[in-house]
Amino acid sequence: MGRQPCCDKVGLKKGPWTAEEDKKLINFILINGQCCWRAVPKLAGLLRCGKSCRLRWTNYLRPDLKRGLLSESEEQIVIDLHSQLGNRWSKIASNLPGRTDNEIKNHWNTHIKKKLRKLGIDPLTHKPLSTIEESHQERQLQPQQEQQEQENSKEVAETSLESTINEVMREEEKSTLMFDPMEAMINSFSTDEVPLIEPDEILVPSSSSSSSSSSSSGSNNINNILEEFQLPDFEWQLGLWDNDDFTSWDLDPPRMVLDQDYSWTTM
DNA sequence: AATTTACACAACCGCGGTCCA
DNA sequence: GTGGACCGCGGTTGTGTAAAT
Repeated sequence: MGRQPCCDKVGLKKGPWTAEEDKKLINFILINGQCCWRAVPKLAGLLRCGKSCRLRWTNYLRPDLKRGLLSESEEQIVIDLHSQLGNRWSKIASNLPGRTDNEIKNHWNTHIKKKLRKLGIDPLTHKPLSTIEESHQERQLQPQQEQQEQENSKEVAETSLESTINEVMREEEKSTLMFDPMEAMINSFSTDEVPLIEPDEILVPSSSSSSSSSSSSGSNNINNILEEFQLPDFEWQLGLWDNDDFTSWDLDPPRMVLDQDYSWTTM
């Protein structure tokens, strides 16, 4: 005999999460921690499967997530790690604190792939695109100027791919890599990076969900949801979320240090 | 102003590895 | 040792929004 069945999929809600669902999930995890996802939806009063809850939490609600686009240096790290690891997004993400595998994967597919191609680099192999392909492209519709641009950028790319990661490492080293979780929390909830809404738009879900709460999950303002929980008074901590046992949360902010291999460790 | 197209990203699906009874 | 549930990962799809026509 194995374990109990995960979750019967009958009657489970799918699609974008509403603000009220987010609230329930945050509330539950705050109280109970993220022990076993199978039980979360039932106990939190959500008509979702545990898998969906886990995904929502890890990819969107987790307070240690950075928001906004990847920085240049983060992009370079992703490119370099991808050349070594391939599509192992979770491994790549583990080297970028505050970033999720899903986020990196999306960013790769929508931004970096194009960028590399534009630079004349094959995103799969990280090698310069074949001369055959190039000449084909050239014959197709490359005006002279664009050709020149491509060649110039290719040179830049070839050198940057090899050297930028080292530059980034040096830059990171320079900043001594002392990490203040409280500051990180503030930064990760920067209103610059989160769509602002007017006070009268703030969702205060009642027992019945409003029509606005059924809009895209992307439009849910996580700040407001967290605010509703008075989370600014709660000391969100990096590293906290890796701990399965939330009863053992240490409210003393840990000092985080970035290792040479870009992994965060507590002091 | 209305419609179409392109883009960005959240969420889902299915698979493989691990764990547990 | 075995079968089945759980978890995490990577690929893919769906949806909302912005830009173009």
